[in-house]
Amino acid sequence: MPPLDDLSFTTTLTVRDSCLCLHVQRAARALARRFDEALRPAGLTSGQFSLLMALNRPQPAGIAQVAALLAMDRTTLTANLKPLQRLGFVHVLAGEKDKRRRVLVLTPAGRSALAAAVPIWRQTHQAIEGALGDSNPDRLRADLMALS
Amino acid sequence: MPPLDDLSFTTTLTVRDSCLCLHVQRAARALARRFDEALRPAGLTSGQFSLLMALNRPQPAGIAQVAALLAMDRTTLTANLKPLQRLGFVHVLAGEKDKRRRVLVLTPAGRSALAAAVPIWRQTHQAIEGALGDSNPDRLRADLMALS
DNA sequence: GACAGATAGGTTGATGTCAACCTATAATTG
DNA sequence: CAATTATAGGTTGACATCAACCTATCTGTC
Repeated sequence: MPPLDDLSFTTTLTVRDSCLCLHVQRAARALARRFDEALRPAGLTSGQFSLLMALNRPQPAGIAQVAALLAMDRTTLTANLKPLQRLGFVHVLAGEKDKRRRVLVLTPAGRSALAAAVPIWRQTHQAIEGALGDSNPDRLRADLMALS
Repeated sequence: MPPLDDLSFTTTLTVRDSCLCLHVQRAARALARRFDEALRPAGLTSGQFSLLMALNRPQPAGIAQVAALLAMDRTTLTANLKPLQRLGFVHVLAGEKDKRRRVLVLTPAGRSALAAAVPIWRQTHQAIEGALGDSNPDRLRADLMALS
């Protein structure tokens, strides 16, 4: 390990090679680009696909629950819902008992868009898991889960 | 595996549980938030820290090289440089031989900001690696590298 | 040297991301 | 029941992300 308070080039190389934040951001950008491109014929981005999937549940959820599921800020979710509302894929309803709540409901159109995207997701995801070679994807998922 | 063209709740759970894109985005958001908070006293975000690190090199690089190192779109890098230029941490110079090139130079102020942030990075990163438990961080880094 | 293709980068517009601050409603406590 | 605190969510401003489209420069070929 290089000295603590110096900014030698060696330090820089250590940080670049070992920083999990950097490695995860890099992978996140690359995967998002790849899924965005694959999903373009379905009219969804990778983030919208994940969000619609999070909304497809027996009991519709509120903002906070979905944000927690996606490890996303509350206000980010609000912003991400806007284009999906405009497309008619999601309805945001007022809570019945608790009027502070917003209930997020996947519309039939949203469900259709999601169903059309699933085969693309399968194909793309299979190719990506293949790129991992002999490495165990379940272990990778567990590690990523531990980081979030 | 559930049927291919249905959108059952089972399918949704399969996608949510296995999607590497979602898992990586979740981890990316969580790590960025954590490093952003830790680095706030140093006046840098996690992304700015990684970018300045990428610029700390013997021979200054151009836009495309740095963007490739960060697995980031060219135009995203241009945008990310703006606040760092305003802070006086980076100078963007025209190339000498090739006038199309932009040479990205870390200023002494940028180098100082980076040096001040390194101890915070060390501490935060150590805590995060600790959260991985018995899992091998090198293997995780290798997997993430394979995805990008 | 003129022209064609290739290369380096910028600009714009839409969306994604979050902190700081705000409002409205619910739950609690006196 | 009134006051307080806690909870659910929105708004704003700054920055991050990329595709589509653009200009400027270089490099090769004739």
